[in-house]
Amino acid sequence: MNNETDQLHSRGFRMTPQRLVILRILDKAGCHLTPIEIFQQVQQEMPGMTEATVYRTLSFLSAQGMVLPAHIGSGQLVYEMAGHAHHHLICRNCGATHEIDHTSLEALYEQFQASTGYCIDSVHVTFFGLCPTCQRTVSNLAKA
Amino acid sequence: MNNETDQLHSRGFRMTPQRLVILRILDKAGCHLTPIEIFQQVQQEMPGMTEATVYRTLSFLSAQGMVLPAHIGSGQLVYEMAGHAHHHLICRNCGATHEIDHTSLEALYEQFQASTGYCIDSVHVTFFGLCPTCQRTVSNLAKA
DNA sequence: ATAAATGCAAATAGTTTGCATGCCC
DNA sequence: GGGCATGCAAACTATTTGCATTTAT
Repeated sequence: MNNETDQLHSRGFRMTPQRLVILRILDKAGCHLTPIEIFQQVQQEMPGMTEATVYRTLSFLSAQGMVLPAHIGSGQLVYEMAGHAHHHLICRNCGATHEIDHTSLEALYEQFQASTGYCIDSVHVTFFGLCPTCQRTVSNLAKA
Repeated sequence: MNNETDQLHSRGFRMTPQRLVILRILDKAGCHLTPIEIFQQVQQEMPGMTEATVYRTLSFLSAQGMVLPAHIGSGQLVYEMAGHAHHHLICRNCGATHEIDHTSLEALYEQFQASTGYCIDSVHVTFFGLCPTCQRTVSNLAKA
């Protein structure tokens, strides 16, 4: 059952309390978090851990395919648990996020692959827009 | 013909040599550039200009709709001339970029809008993959 | 035991800001 | 001439790195 631990061992790496804490935080959150947000939560469960370790651990876990990095347009990279392929639709006014299942993009991927010769392996695509609530709120800004 | 200048004047802003230089660089490049890349090219044409001005100008021109910011997954924002809506397909091995016309995404946008209620206004979406060349180069890495 | 991982601190990179000066209109 | 814009320098944020120490196996 301790799947992540075994995976690491079989590749010659170690499981550490720090890695476990970060994995657990991401798993509990169920959504994407920035390194800073993760660091803040880490401080409650393991006050000694440093920011450097958070960055190193995230990049390590991401190289191992256990967490996925995503660019959501905030300028910062965010991370979330690997496992279910999905994309994000983000309200650029209030920041609300909406998950988009990967299947809706598969047809498009095939079309692009056929026309460009690329082999597309995007694990994450981000779309921006206005959520239903903000469409009303900012409708007065849409005059210009 | 001096369209950008007139647009700025009509909104109460000024055209300056710095803004012109940056617009010209982006126009000549015909592709997306990072603020740093722009700063480097700026130094040849106008050695006195500072990085702060480059950042301020890019964010100003972007607010005016004259250039478009895009997140291409490098962690840095890149900018390109506004005018023709397109997206990017980027090789995550060699960094080669391929433009994708906006029309291929329109059907998808409508589908998302219908199912989520969002009003999607993404000006830029980035897909990642391997270009035809790199598919051969890194095929030995794809064992894991 | 030994190689990997962490903590600490400093360095780096990218970006933003305050304020005085300069320059477009 | 009035106010927008720039230059300069410093501050700030996010991230990375070197090295000694600790720790998982």
